[in-house]
Amino acid sequence: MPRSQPPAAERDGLLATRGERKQRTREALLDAALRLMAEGRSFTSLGLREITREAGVVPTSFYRHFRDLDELGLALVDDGAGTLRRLLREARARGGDYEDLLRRSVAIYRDYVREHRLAFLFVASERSGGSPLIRAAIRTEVSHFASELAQDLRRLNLLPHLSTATLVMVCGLVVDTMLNAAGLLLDLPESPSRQEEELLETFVRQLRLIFLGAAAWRDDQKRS
Amino acid sequence: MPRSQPPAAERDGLLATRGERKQRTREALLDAALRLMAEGRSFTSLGLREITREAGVVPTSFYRHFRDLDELGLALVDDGAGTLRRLLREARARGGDYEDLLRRSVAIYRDYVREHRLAFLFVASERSGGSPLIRAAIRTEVSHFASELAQDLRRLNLLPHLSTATLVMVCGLVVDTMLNAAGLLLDLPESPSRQEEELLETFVRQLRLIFLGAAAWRDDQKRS
DNA sequence: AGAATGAGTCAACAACTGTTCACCGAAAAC
DNA sequence: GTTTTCGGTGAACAGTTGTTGACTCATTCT
Repeated sequence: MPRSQPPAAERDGLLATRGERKQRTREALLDAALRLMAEGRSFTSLGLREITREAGVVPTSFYRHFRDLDELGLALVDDGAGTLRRLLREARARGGDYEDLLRRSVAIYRDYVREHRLAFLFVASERSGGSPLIRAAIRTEVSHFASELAQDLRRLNLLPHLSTATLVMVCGLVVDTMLNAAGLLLDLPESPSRQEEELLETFVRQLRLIFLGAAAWRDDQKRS
Repeated sequence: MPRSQPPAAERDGLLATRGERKQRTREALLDAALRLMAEGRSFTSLGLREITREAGVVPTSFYRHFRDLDELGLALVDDGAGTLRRLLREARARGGDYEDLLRRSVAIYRDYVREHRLAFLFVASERSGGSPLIRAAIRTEVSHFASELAQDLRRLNLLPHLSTATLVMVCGLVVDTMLNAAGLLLDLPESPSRQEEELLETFVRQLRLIFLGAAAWRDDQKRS
């Protein structure tokens, strides 16, 4: 018997160095987990065997890459955080007035969420559910993301009258609204639709409301 | 052998009519599911046997109350929705200016979330994770809640210059922010703490920002 | 009184779970 | 060219899972 089944790492393309192949099956495991979650399951409901099966690998192989499922989950958080960071980098620094900026940013965001469906699905749905460990890790990353967004707004000289603390608070609200919208978007069919338009319109209006509030904000206010 | 173990319905208090006892074990099952989720698990990760074990009932008893786990999940959504409705009823119609109203409402909300820990835990964490069926049901209820809140604001004559559609949009944002805050609150130890104070302060500021934006909103605006 | 109902029980089922251990064989290190 | 490393394998383990069907026996209905 020459070979019962080729390992996942060899499936596409020719062989490579050992480390590369290891990383490829590692990614196969991460991807398998995300794919399973895309069928309407939460991370804590995934089983080790299930994941390895989906990845096309024998169960025991799992331990060559992760101590347990939590470790795999944290790796997913890292990947998701990277995806968020790239979003910020791609959407950065475009001209136009507030309204145009907003609409275009939302359009960019919509495309980005579609393109990285699985990553957003993971972040948006494990952000407040399931494993406390993973939840905490996600919240740390999301709050970093909010801070970076705040720095960006500073650099663009938007809302210059706000203190840093307030700006971060505003960005926290913006990011929550973004992730919430991502969760709603992901429940729609992939193709554009009437519902999606409405959803995005509400999203734009909510962001506009937030920035309107931020513009009216006075850091020393205690009265209406 | 007289009796191996008394059923959960008899555990506390004396016996009652049959229907009452049935409902009591039904609630034992619902409660058991919530308690298990409180240990850092998502709903989709719960097993039927696990739930019945926690409820102090034999596995087969489950089928006397629910066809499957989804049905139990939907029952949990109903309960959670009821809890939300009661919140609105309790927090209704108090005087004072905007700022006081806001701070007091947040304090009421904090107490309410603490008092109904498990219900909020379920709603806040399954709102965007796990089973699509349950997620959809929760979103329907949450959006109803937002509409009721909008009606309340109308009745109190707050933000009278906004169209109904806009008011609902604003309330949607408020409710999302509330549930998000609930999720964060529930991750803290039950007793008051420094962190909790900060979290609530941010929560107040975010709501203030939203209402500030709502006050500045003009329904026909297209320019900044 | 007697019959019907139905919530809860018990035993059994095939299927699946996470983890262990020894083993293979190609790539890497010497 | 020999040895070491190590990612992937296969068999086996004790436990758990969802679901079935036949069985109690107190409450309810007649």
